[in-house]
Amino acid sequence: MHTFTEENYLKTIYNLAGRQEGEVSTNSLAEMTATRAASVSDMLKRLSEKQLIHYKKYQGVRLTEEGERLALKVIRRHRLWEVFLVEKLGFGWDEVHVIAEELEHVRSDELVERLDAYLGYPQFDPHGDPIPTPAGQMPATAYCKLSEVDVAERVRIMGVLEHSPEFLQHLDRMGLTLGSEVCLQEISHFDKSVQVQINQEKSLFISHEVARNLLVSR
Amino acid sequence: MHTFTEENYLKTIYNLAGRQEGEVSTNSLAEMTATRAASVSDMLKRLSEKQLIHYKKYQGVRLTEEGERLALKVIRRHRLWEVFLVEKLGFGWDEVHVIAEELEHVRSDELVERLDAYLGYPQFDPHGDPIPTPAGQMPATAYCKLSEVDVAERVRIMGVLEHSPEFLQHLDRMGLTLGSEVCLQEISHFDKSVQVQINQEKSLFISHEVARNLLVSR
DNA sequence: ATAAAAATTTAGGCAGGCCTAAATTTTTTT
DNA sequence: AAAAAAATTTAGGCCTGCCTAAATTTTTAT
Repeated sequence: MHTFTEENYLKTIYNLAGRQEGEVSTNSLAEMTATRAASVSDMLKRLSEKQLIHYKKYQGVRLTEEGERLALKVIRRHRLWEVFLVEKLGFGWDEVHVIAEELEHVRSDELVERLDAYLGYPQFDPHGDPIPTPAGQMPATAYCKLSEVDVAERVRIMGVLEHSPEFLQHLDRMGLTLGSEVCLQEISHFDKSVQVQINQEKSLFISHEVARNLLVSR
Repeated sequence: MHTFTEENYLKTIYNLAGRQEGEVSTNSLAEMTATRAASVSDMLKRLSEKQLIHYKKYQGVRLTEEGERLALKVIRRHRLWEVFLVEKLGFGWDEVHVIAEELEHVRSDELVERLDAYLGYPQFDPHGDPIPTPAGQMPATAYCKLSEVDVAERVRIMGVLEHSPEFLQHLDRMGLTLGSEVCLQEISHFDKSVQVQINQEKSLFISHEVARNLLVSR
């Protein structure tokens, strides 16, 4: 059996691999897991022995099929628990990540499948991230960043790239919620901030920093 | 912060202390935690340094106030999750113990209190065990064993002392559920088994072994 | 192409938790 | 009250995961 820590490394490798080309570096893992590069090296050696990653010294790391299967299992549990926390217990979407980080390591498959059914087989977690299937497939999504949208386009907010409470609370304060319809009115040549109209109503300025962390569908 | 293992020791010490007089022995802890006495000695030293137990070498062990507070917190979480698993996810009462052993270590106080509210502030878990209060008090119950009831007494099944799936499944097969009314008809002088009438209907023979693991109220 | 810088790995250590074997203390027998 | 048995603790080790410091490899800059 694999440990909590191993599960966390696999999940982190999966997430980092998703946002870049090629292999995942030791340093980026150290940063994400809040440890030192030397500790990461230790762990990579162990994960490699367990055939959960492909690892060549100094060359970065990539999940094996088995490693990816495990990573997706953990991510599935994480996202289902987040749905539970928001939908059933009334937590805010900015509060659930930390708690789900613990719940995701409860191993019972039976529990996960019953939870899924109880929640009505949700497709997305409260941040708009797709929930992997029981079979271990990550559903494809075709979102782009709000920062890549052209003037006059009408899009819908579908997710976020940044999950920190600070960012999510900022969105709350601005009245930006998943599902909002956004019509892009203008792009500032000064700071790349965008002016948008929300749900045919109020108009809003959104900083580039925020815009490139908002996922939208056309 | 304390570890999972420490939490498990505290919980186990609490449970063992409850079913006997005086201090809890190293050996009994080793048996309950499925480890060796030497490992228990190690851990007792550490728990003692952290002021969670009173410990004199060779003299057994007792929880400090702080230790008991923590133990009750873990037990509260365990029992609330068991209610969730049975009431919301439809698990059988014989299936939930193992899963709750993992869920009980998720530390968020906010989570526990919201779960409690979501479940409607239950007083007892699916096995009839009382759920400690948020303040850390164990509610008193006045149950006795079915094996201590006299002939012609009419009692109600309120809980179990043994929590193994095997025992609980045995009760299921016999049709004995919490809340059943039991009228004691006869006690065998041969093997101490008892003949009872359930809910004014069918008559049943219950072995002494089963009877002394059933808690009833008069 | 080399030197400097950055990234990564190795070496050596530490704490948590477990183990076996041996030593010690307590309890039970006789 | 001694001797035997049982319970407990200590000693010495192992594995996981982390650390710092030093060595090595790769990348970048000149």
